[in-house]
Amino acid sequence: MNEVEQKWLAQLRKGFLEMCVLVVLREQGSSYGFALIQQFQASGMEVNEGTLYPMLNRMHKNGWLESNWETPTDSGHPRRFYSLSKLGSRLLPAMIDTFRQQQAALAYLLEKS
Amino acid sequence: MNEVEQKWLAQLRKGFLEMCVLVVLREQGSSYGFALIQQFQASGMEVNEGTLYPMLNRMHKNGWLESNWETPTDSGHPRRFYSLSKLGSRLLPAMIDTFRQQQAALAYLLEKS
DNA sequence: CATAATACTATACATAACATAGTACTATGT
DNA sequence: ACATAGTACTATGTTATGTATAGTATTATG
Repeated sequence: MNEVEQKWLAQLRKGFLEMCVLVVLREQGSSYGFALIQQFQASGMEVNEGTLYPMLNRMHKNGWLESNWETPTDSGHPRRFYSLSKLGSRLLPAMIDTFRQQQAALAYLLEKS
Repeated sequence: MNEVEQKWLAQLRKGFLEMCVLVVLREQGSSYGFALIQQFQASGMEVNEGTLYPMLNRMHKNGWLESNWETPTDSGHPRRFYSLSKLGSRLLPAMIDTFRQQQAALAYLLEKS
């Protein structure tokens, strides 16, 4: 992937990554930054720290997520766990719906234009 | 659609709309701003002037599009027609491929996370 | 003759992905 | 005992795109 495509991908991911975070948190109940990065990697997306951590902070600040610190019982670095707030739970279905509409519009343009 | 969802949609569209412009221009050979706005509306997307015209200028400036002015023979306002440049033609398949990968990643997260 | 529709230009703003640097603890190998 | 890699988070600045808004100019309609 060359530089132009890379920059375009950065734009395409806007909004999309936030939706992905909400999806994973809804399925799992709660999770934390480092684990999310690894799960995204497993899904075929490379999301690095500089992208995810600021994103989680924003989403929390916007009231989409709740958070609390947890220290592993077997010692280890404290982790900041996030879960969906009421607002986040309401937003996610609307987002998925909007995303599907976008896909449908592209499909229409590909066959009918 | 409330304000929060509206702002999120504005983010989700980043990159996506550029791909849509390239798709339509590839299918049709060439087109101009006003016609594109109407075609997007037909596909279910509302894209207004303030979004599309600056976008076409940027894409032209980036070398993704070629453009030339045409005055309708039966009189009427001159139109600026755009078509794919070589770079645009090379980019589009890569973009569509990337978009499909994104869809696949979301599908994975929805079922496996 | 006024209004709406067609068609484009130009400027300024808000926001998210990304890069980068920094902090701090744990586990592993030698 | 010590260096290295891995885990886990914070903070700041840059860049690019969608959007809003205002302005210009022509044609068609009632």
